[in-house]
Amino acid sequence: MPELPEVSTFQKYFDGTSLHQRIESVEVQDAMIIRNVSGEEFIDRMTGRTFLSTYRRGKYLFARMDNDEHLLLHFGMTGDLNYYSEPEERTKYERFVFHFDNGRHLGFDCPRKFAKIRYIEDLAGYIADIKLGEDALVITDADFLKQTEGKTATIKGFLLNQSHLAGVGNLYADEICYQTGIHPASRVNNLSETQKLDIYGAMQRILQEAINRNAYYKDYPENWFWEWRKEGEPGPNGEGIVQRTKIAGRTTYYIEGIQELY
DNA sequence: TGTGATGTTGAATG
DNA sequence: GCATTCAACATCAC
Repeated sequence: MPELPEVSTFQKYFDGTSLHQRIESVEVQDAMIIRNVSGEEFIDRMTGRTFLSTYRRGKYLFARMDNDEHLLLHFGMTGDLNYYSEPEERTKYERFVFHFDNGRHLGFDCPRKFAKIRYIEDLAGYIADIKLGEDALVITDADFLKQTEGKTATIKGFLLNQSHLAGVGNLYADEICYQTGIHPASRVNNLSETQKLDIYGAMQRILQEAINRNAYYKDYPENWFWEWRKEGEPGPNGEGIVQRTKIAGRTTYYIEGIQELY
């Protein structure tokens, strides 16, 4: 699930459920996804804390605590949040859970364990360390253009690189290319400034529209990727043929005859 | 039952 | 040093 719009939805969920409650205890079922401290240390440091606010940058969600340190939640491919009251509401792949002093629980569910949880003492330092780019919805058109300078990668690879700009994942990258009529394997250095600005505009519009629908695909316009990514079939409005290939190491769909290669 | 999966990383290569 | 590519990561669902 989690690209920028999905993580934005997780943020709303977290804000709406888990702030301003003291963590009475922490249970770790599987410490593998906790990356920089042991399960025991995680329990130790989180117990007694209260979440005060959140900050999202790309697909990274940081929860600020009452000691001004942060918990990083990165959802990987299959991370999910589950706030509940009754034990039977636990999800099958809950990896750890915060038990709040109001009797509620916030579970972190992740079947495939690609999620990354970190205890962060220095937020700015961490973001600098991993060279996390500006959020895709926050970056200005001028900075977006600046990021493209000197790049020879495919446009899809560029959009997926989280240090150029943060938040675009595989599905939305395909959608951005589709809606701008540009072949995802086009080289960044072959695109005109107008085309780059087109991509920038489509990116922000698509991400924002997705957020407005809470990243719930069934509410997306019917010509969006969740409908059109079907290999060998005609594209939306019966135009072109949907192709499936691999670009920048990721499965990629595009529509032959609609998206031009530069 | 083998294959692929909405993400990131580090090693290898140019 | 920089940009890019790609296999590896752990596991489940189809």
